[in-house]
Amino acid sequence: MSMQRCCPPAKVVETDFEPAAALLKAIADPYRLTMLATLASAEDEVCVCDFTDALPLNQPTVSHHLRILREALLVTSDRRGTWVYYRLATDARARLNDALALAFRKKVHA
Amino acid sequence: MSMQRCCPPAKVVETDFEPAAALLKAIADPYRLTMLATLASAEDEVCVCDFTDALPLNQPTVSHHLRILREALLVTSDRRGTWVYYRLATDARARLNDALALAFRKKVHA
DNA sequence: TCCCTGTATTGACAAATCTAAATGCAGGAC
DNA sequence: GTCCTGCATTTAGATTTGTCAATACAGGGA
Repeated sequence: MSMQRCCPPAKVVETDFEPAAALLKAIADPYRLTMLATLASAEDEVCVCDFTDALPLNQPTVSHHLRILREALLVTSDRRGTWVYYRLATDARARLNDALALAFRKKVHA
Repeated sequence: MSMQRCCPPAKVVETDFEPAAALLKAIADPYRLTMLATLASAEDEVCVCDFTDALPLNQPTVSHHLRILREALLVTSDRRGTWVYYRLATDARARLNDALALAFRKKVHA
């Protein structure tokens, strides 16, 4: 007798997870999480110089990580004179929560 | 007159974000998010063959992504006969929430 | 104007990641 | 035992990512 199927075929979800994955990738780095955590903890803007002082990274590398967060719209930047200050985007936390929720939501139409 | 500092120096947090970053990196991929979402939506185990059937990936690539989720302890696998079934780890969602919370918690001792 | 400081960008390189072809392995059918 | 099927692993190649040196840019001080 021939082999039966493994099981009733499960429905693989067809949601487009590209945006959620891109957002999560933007924070999936220890230094970028440190930056986000610093901005969240400060509850205020933080000068780039604080990151270059505190992190074991060269200035261009700090700038690179900040750019990734900026392009993901998780932070905003503001130059005032010589210095540039970064601030957490107001919806940063919500957007990340939504990305997780999108992956973990239960089956839709019951 | 010489230039003053930019601002009162902000305190860069010193938490070790390596584990959180590793966990987030494990899900920061559209196909792996699809797999997680399928497991969460199914609320039951899902056969590997369902993924190889539904995703535009070759079987070794599906196996590769499942391994990353397995090694992050986000899913568990169970072979029964010829087939292997994957299931969402019971604490998967909680661990990811914790990783986000670690980054976004407010300043600790006031 | 010229210089100096802070930040961003460019370019190059190493390491990590994604994908697939080839192969290996486990388990059922025969 | 021999096949055959489903999944894992190995290997290799292409792309992406993290890092730094060098350079460019912006803005204030003299």
